[in-house]
Amino acid sequence: MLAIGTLAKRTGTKVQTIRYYEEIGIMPEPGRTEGGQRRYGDAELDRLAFIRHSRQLGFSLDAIRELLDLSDSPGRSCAEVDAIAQRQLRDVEARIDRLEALRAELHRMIAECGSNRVADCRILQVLRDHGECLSDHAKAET
Amino acid sequence: MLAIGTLAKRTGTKVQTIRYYEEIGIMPEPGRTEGGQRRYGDAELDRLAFIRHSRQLGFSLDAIRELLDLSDSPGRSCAEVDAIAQRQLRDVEARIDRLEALRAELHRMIAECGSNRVADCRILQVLRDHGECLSDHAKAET
DNA sequence: CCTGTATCTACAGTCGCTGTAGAATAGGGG
DNA sequence: CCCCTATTCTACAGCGACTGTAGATACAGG
Ligand SMILES: [Zn+2]
Ligand SMILES: [Zn+2]
Ligand SMILES: [Zn+2]
Ligand SMILES: [Zn+2]
Repeated sequence: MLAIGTLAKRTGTKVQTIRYYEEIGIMPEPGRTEGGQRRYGDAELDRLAFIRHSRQLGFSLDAIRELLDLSDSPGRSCAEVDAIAQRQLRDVEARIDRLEALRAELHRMIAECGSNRVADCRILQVLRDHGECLSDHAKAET
Repeated sequence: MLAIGTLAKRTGTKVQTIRYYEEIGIMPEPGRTEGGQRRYGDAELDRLAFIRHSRQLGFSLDAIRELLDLSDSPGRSCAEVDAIAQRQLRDVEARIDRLEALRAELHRMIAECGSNRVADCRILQVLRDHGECLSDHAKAET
């Protein structure tokens, strides 16, 4: 049986994060010692490892919750699992596209500025006016 | 003189966002009507446009605050402006690198799954064990 | 003057944690 | 067996950058 700190170390998680996962119901309420401290077994270790690795791959906690639910039905088709992963892939690709547009604009405005005075800094001119941009980088968040 | 809703429409901002910018001190407190409603002039319109465009290019509000401060000293060298933009570029490039690693892993795990049963879904296997990954996608956030 | 839209303040909620305070517990050394 | 320190406990606030809500008030057109 593992104390929460041991579980944290083994999975590269902060202790508070584990408690947070319990609070939002993505980790189960574990057994407790007489004094009220959480004790974990191997099942919880595996589950937390799954959550952390999925987070590292960019899945939202909601998506991970679905994935965990699905993996409890081993006989089922994995079509839904695949759909979640495909959504995640499309999301990542959309972010990349957006960031590449940003990179191009940033690169260009930096290149055009020869470190003059603020009054005629190309970077500030571009920031003042999207008309100076070449791409349609606008849209959503970073 | 523009009401807040007009300013919002002209800059593609939500009304609450403008009030939020005022609250955190990145937009000035504007004049008010007798009844207490905010009224804006062209200077504020320009400032808000600068903020919004910079946000679209991924700059943090803190960075934007610095940029706005710097652009108030037209005679100064723009070296600091350039440094902020370079930081932003490096940040964007780091995000792209990370997202491309994620994209590769996601793409691979999706390709390896032929939509079988959950019990032997490659996607779930990879999520359970980072050892199945080829790249070191771990690190920071998305 | 009336009505409907816009604006006002204040506050809660989003996502995924992270940090803090103050109290209680666990476990090892003497 | 006692003590001490490290760990854990609960509860809550804060991050960044907004977004949404409720209930009250102001403005503008007809
Ligand atoms: Zn410059
Ligand atoms: Zn632009
Ligand atoms: Zn599958
Ligand atoms: Zn991995």
